[in-house]
This record gives sequence, structure tokens and C-alpha cells, in this order.
Amino acid sequence: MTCSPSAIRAGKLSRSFYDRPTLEVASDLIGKYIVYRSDAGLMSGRIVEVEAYIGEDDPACHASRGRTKRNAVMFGKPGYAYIYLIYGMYHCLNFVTEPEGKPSAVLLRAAEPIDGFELMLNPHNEAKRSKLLSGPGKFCRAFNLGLSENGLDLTGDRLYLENRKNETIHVATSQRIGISSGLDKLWRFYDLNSNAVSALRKGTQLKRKTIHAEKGN
DNA sequence: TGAATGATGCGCT
DNA sequence: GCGCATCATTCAT
Repeated sequence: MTCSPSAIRAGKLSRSFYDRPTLEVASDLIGKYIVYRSDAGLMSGRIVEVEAYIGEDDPACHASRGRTKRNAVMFGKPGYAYIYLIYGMYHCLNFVTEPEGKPSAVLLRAAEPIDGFELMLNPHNEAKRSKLLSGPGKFCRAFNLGLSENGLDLTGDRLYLENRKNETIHVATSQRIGISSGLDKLWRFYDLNSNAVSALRKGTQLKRKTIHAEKGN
């Protein structure tokens, strides 16, 4: 999808970016850069894959079973990080969207490593550089993001998103991955031309749709 | 190569 | 207790 010039402004994304319909935020996030100023140093990546989870009526959204201590951040103001533990060993990073009281978020699923690659290395992982951040759990492990970072303000200086360049990106949508309800929604967005998107499990067939057709079809 | 499975902890019924 | 918005290892071809 091509972003209109008015939507492109270099620098850190402000709260108003997140305070919009979640699907708009999700598709706009493809091609943006995530920056983390950790204690170990600065890391960044170019976002290539996200999923939208929208409100209490979305059965796949954590908020669908009401507000709890775990998902409280999603019920708050937009522009905050919602991080949770999954399968006992992995963390997932989400960006809270929509006005306070409408619990919605965008899950970051994959990015291309840009800055601080050496900080992301992990002795147990010989993965190729391009695949180092290609999955929600892999991303958080590489960036060393955990529950202690849950609730961080994305307009602060530690963890934030930014726009770096104006480019044309081919974005496609599909069903979301790893869930068993809400499969009628094509709420996963990814960069068709990136080789850093997450791997699909064998045999999974996803309904998908191209938003901006590739040239030379 | 591809497909199956174990690891692991917390929120929720 | 069960089920998860997962991933690396293992075993089988």
C-alpha cells in the first residue's frame, strides 16, 4: 500500500499515530522502524509483519474475555507497549491502539534487523541475519523485551517507532496465525517483498489478499 | 528436505 | 488443570 505524502513525516511516531482505527495503524506500520535503547545498546528493525487484535468483540483478542491484570494495558491509552508471556517461554510485543476504553492492539510479528545486530546475537541461535527477528517470540528474545517492559510509553525515549524514509511498499493481508477463532478476518499485514516475514507451519493454508498488486504479474 | 513434538509458566475456568 | 497470538530440536523420509 502506498502511504499518502501527508502521512509521511520523518521521526518518532506520536500518540496520534496510534490513536486511530487499528487496521489503519496496522497497515501503516509496515515499513516503519522500531527502536529500542536497551541497557546494552541501541537496536532497531524495519517492521515487515503485524497482526491487528481489535476490541472485546474479536474472539482472538485477549480483551474478549474482559479486563484482567494481564491485559490491562490494552484498555488504556494508545501508544503504549503491551507485552505478555506465551507458551511459558516466549514474549509477544503489541502496540496499543484506539482511544482509552477500546482495548485494541497490533502484534509485532517480524522485522528486518537494522541497527545493533551484534546485540541480538544469542549463543544458541545461528540463524541467518535476515531471519533473526522473523517471529513474535524471536523478536522479543533478540531485543531482550520481557514483562518488565510491559506498559512502556512508545512516545518516550526507550522504546519507540519512527519513520525513516518514504518508499512504496507492497502490503498483503491474510488470516492471522496461530489462532483458532476470528479466522474470517484478514487482519495480518505483511511486506510482500521481504524475506524476513515469519515462517508458516507446514501445511497451513491462509486466505490472503494483495492490497497493492505487484508489478509484472 | 519435511513433519512431529517437547519445553515451559501463567491466566483463566 | 487446560490452553495458549511459539520456536528449536528431533526423527523420518
